[in-house]
Amino acid sequence: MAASRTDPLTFEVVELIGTVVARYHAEYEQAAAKHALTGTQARVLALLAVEPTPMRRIAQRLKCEPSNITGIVDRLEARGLVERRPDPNDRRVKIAAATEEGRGTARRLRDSLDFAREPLAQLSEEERRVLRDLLQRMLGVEGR
Amino acid sequence: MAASRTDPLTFEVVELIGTVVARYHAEYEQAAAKHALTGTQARVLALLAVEPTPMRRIAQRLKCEPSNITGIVDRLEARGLVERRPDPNDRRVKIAAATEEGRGTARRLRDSLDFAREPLAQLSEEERRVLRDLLQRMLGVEGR
DNA sequence: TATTGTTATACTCTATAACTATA
DNA sequence: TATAGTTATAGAGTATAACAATA
Repeated sequence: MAASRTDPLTFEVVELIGTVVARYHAEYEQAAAKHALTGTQARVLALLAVEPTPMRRIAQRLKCEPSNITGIVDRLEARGLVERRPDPNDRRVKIAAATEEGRGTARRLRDSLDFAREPLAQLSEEERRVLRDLLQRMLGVEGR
Repeated sequence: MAASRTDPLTFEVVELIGTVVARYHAEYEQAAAKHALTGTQARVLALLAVEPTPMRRIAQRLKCEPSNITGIVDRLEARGLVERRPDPNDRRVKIAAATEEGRGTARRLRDSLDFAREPLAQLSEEERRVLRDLLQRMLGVEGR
């Protein structure tokens, strides 16, 4: 195969992606910590800021067991960032939703994520377009 | 600034990088689990397979507190994958090193990381070269 | 005095299993 | 019976503070 791991070029690209991954995570955790949130709490809050979501659906998004979501939402709820609402159609379901304050925190969190700007600012628009297309092809994403 | 977050193109690239990060992590954890290791344990083992390393240096590489390394190395040592050696130059220092078995596990772990091949195989050599250069520029890495 | 590794402690995230209330 | 959420439990990673051995 052309892109085997022994290929030095492929190896180099994999190393670079590893660096991107490490930097992305470090920045995300750091941004979350600025708002006294863990990475997981920040992820859930960001999710709920977009759209109220049943507990089970949150677990699917995070790819973890549903039982874990209870505690995570508990901690966010204790801080007034999230609330549980009943589902009118199914009384078993609880829908977690960001409060007004939670949406504000989510917005500030997003704003403090510098990863978007700093590194990409070094590329021209044309280069960013090429990067986008390569990443899309690499990930097998349809170019809409 | 040209590459602000409100720029749709930049937003698209950031989303793609987020996808890469998520996929990379999922694959890494999965590969580690195949060898009954956690992600952190796999990371430390991979590190030590390259080079024996003092405890404190491991903490620096992982960007965590040195006290945590004790337990992680304990668990790897209990499974015979790692051993502690004295430092001849400084009797305070303990150097963690992968055992023969540990190096074997690290190698099999690396081999089971398909992330390198699968996605990049979809790009031509020329495209991989362009991707490498863009990532290097983005990360502010000198082109060797 | 300063540094290295460790211990003790507390918190969070994680999976598993059992429970409850609904469906 | 099956499903949604919860509780209980145990293991792992993390930070903080205090400690022993060594520099």
